[in-house]
Amino acid sequence: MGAHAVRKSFGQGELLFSEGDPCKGLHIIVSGKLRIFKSSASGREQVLAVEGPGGSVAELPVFDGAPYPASVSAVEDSQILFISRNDFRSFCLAHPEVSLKMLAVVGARLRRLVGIIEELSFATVRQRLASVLVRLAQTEGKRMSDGIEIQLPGTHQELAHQLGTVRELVSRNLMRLQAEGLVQVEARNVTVLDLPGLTAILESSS
Amino acid sequence: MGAHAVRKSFGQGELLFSEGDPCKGLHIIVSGKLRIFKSSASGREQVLAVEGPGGSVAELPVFDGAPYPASVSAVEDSQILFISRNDFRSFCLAHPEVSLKMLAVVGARLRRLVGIIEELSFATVRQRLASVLVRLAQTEGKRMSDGIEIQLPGTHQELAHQLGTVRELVSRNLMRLQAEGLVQVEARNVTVLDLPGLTAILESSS
DNA sequence: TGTATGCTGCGACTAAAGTCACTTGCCGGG
DNA sequence: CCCGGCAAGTGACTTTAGTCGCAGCATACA
Repeated sequence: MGAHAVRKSFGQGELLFSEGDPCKGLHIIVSGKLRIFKSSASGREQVLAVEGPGGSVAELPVFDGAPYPASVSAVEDSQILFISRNDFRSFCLAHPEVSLKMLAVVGARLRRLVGIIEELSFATVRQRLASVLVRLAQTEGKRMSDGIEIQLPGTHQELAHQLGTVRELVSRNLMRLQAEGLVQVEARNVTVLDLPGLTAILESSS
Repeated sequence: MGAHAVRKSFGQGELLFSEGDPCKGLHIIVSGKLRIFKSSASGREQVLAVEGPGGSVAELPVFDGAPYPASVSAVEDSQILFISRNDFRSFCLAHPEVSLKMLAVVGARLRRLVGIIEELSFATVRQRLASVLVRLAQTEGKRMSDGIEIQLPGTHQELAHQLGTVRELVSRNLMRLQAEGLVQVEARNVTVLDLPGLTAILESSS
């Protein structure tokens, strides 16, 4: 299968393609990190997903032929394997189990999107922020004597894009969580002091 | 294939399954209308999609085996064709082109979800409301002497669920559009008087 | 025909989100 | 060593969203 794949390189911040572009093929991440996002007329952004090595991007327009529904840019320098639309389609027809696999991949993405919708429509910025902190603490947090240490995945601005809000609110809400003694903020390093307390925020209805 | 399908009936408002239930199989709509939605702890709802005859529901948990990501209820009395998970999977393996078809279906759903995310995170309630009115006018609107006549797809409450907001805001914003001379509201019948004006709302940044 | 029930229209209020303008601090390059 | 630019903190403000309580009106039904 490697015969039809093309290797491509993208520098940090570079755009692979924009929302609305016609779909050329499937992108598979060899190394680096990609960011799928929507941007609005007024300059705001909403991140839909961040994919790491092994992940793929633009699976779906490959099948329905419609243009890309969102833009993709490289968070870090990245190596990409590119497979043209037709090659991949015939590959799927020849190997039915691959189609099922793709359905699972697309399904996983769909679940994440449903999760985003749920958060956007039911949760406050404060809750969404607490939510990512809890998630980070559970996945890549290092247990320390005074709490769980995590690193923010980027600038406040970038975090705001992921939460679907603006920089100031991220800043303020982080400060507020610190004032409440739930976390300790030092630049991009955050120590979660009270995980149960943070988790409680997710369920508070008011 | 009819051999493995079971016919089921659901009355108006009846729940087919709830978010989190284990997935049993695929549902295909013969007649009626289904509503896929998320509900929050505080009683709010967000509609993800409304499917009519020919549409299907719960395609994706069939493939990844995970529980349903959302709940589904019948908007009207509905006839459903139910196919068990294993039957459908083997059917897909036997007919590879069916898998591709399913990918297209799931892809379309994914696009719609991305659209919902975009609206939730970039648009105000006023804009989202204008958006559905424009969409209705363009698809099922009847051209009258004084404008385009459309019918709201349900109560204000239901419309609010689709927009991801509350009843009062739908009511108020409809009134406001009327006061501005853009539409004429009579119960559930709405006459769009100024389609360009309505469309302009979608793009206003403030 | 009275009565329950569901949909809608307000008004007044609170809270959350977002905007603007500015300051501070840090880091890297000339 | 200074400067420019980016990231972050912050106060004051506006706008939008959401809440509460209740009243008006249909319709449906006993």
